[in-house]
Amino acid sequence: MEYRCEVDLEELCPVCGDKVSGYHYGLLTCESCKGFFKRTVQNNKKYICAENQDCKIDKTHRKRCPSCRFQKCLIVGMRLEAVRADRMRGGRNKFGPMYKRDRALKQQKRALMRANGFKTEAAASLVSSNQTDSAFTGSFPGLYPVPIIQTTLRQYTSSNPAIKSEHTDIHMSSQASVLGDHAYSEELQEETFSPQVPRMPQLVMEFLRCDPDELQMQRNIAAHLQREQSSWEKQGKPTAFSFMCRMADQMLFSIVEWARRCIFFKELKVSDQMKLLHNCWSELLVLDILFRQVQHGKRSSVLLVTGQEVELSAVASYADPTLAHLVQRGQELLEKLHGLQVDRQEVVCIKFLILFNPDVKPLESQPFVESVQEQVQGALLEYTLCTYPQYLDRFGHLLLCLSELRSLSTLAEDYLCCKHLSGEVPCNNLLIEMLHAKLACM
DNA sequence: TTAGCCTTGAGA
DNA sequence: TCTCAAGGCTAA
Repeated sequence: MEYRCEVDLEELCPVCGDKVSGYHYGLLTCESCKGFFKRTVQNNKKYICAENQDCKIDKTHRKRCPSCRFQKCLIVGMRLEAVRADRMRGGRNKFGPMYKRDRALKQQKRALMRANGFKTEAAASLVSSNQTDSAFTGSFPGLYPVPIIQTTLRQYTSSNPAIKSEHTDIHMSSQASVLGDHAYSEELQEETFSPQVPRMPQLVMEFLRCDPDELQMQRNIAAHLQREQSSWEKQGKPTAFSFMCRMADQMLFSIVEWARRCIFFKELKVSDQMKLLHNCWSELLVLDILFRQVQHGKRSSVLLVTGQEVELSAVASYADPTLAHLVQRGQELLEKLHGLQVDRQEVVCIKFLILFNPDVKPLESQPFVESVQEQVQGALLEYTLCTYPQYLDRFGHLLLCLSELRSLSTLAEDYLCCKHLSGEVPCNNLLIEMLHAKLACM
């Protein structure tokens, strides 16, 4: 088949990396994976992997394990329902508008990259820059036989019948169907928004739905800290730093709570969930703190998650040089976020970009995480182009802010580690467990 | 069984 | 009429 679209020709098949020949069953794939997917579904084939269901699938190995190849087809988003039960030839199906939209988005992306002199692409690579140097590789021995985070994640997984360790029915519960339905369904969109309102990608709407209610979180954390206060006072008056650590600990619990209820994340096995959270907890924490300040809007004070305001001058009075430097870097990044007037939709997308870091390795669902990362980038780009069409480089600026956020959170982790080693961080909490993830890599 | 090429036909 | 994503065919 001949293809005129320059964008398509440069794409590689997400299943095996071969050249794509067009849109097949939901996405751009090569001719062989198209045929393989069609044969498998039409003939209702069942494959069994002779290895550990993690066989490498590329152009040279794709014939070795049809089981893993088919799993990969599903994970990257090939749609079972696009294979016709009646085997009717020719014509078009309901995916037509989806392909059209995808093409338009790719062309917009390409135009944007050209306009920015490929700045966007460079920034995009920063999003997936290697973060494994701070990744956690195992639980901290001695202190927590079962890490707090693992217990927290397991509690939810075991109580949620929707979460399965295996895809018992590929037609009903595949990760692919979750991906596809949320990435492309437009019914809700059309019902919710009038034609005058800029289009909001379905994924962004879904992310907003997952986002916790700020007021509720404020009440919960404030109530928890209040309850704990009496026990702290028995051990002597807590320092301001100790109070901040306990507050950060509660924020971390909220972050884990948010993650485990999130679309995509709840599809992962607990081991993968832990690895992803261990990698990004500090980034999510710093983003949460900074975006609260964006909404707060006052330069002279810091708004805490409990609703309390702390004057920056008061922070400066007890800050050591390292903390003062951290605060200054935070202020600089905050100024950039203020300048962009970053909105909640963009922040929820950034949270997903942080959480689904494909550079965290090894993951059992690596292709799935990569696919989510790409989809979130696409949704954020589409949102910025539709909502702020006058700022074509907004997407790139957001990614640069994310890169700075990562650098800042690494500094914050280092600072906390030093404080912990000098015995100034309260023990027996989630924050300590996350900190040990950092120490385990040093 | 695979994968490249061919045929078909609804929608733009 | 053209496009292009379905299914079909067939040599390897």
